[in-house]
Amino acid sequence: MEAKSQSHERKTCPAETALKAISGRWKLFIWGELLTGVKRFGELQRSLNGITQKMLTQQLREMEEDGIIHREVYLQIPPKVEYSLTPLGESLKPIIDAMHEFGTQL
Amino acid sequence: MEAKSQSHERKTCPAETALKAISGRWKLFIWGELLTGVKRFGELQRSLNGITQKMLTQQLREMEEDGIIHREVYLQIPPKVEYSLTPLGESLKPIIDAMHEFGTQL
DNA sequence: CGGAATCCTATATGATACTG
DNA sequence: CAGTATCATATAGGATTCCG
Repeated sequence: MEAKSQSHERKTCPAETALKAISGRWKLFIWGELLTGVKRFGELQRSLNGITQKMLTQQLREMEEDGIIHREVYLQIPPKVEYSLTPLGESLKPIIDAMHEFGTQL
Repeated sequence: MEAKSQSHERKTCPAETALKAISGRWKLFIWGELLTGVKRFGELQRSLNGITQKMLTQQLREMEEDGIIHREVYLQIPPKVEYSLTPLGESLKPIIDAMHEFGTQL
């Protein structure tokens, strides 16, 4: 169920790849939350009003695959999982700041 | 059929607005084509390999609504319509350039 | 606590035919 | 030439239930 993203072929532009990495109903908000520091799964869910566990898990996994966030699992009962931005994820700041500024003009 | 985008309410972040403005299967490519100058509808369709007339029209209209591109209609037979980037649309360049650079790291 | 699995709806995208 | 209109499919998003 992976490793074959583009099925009907088209030249993939790096800008498009980047765009997809931050596209998604909750990614910008997850990124924003993690920008303020390491967060546990439950904390994120409480902060992101309305998100379901499924969507949170899904968006987090995609961001992890893209190398934007890091997932740290603590093997204990009850489970504890912490999420944080990777250096690459933090490097999105100027881009998202610029988008934020651009967005205010729309 | 408009003027009520977000139906089930959520604070709209400017960055999210900006993101939506450039999200879409063909928008980045349309933007890239127009970056090189004014283009007619047919020229765009030939450049964007595989795009249908419907999708080209749709994406162009959305970009026009967002103020990213300008549509100039020449009332003549046969019809002639030219598309170009607005100053706002050109102001996306640093953002898309940055996304392009970011994307090469993914 | 942090998921996975299943089912369902909404939106985006696409193929095709027609038109002023 | 530059569109519209209609229909079909693909993908994203969400509700709910179950689990180690």
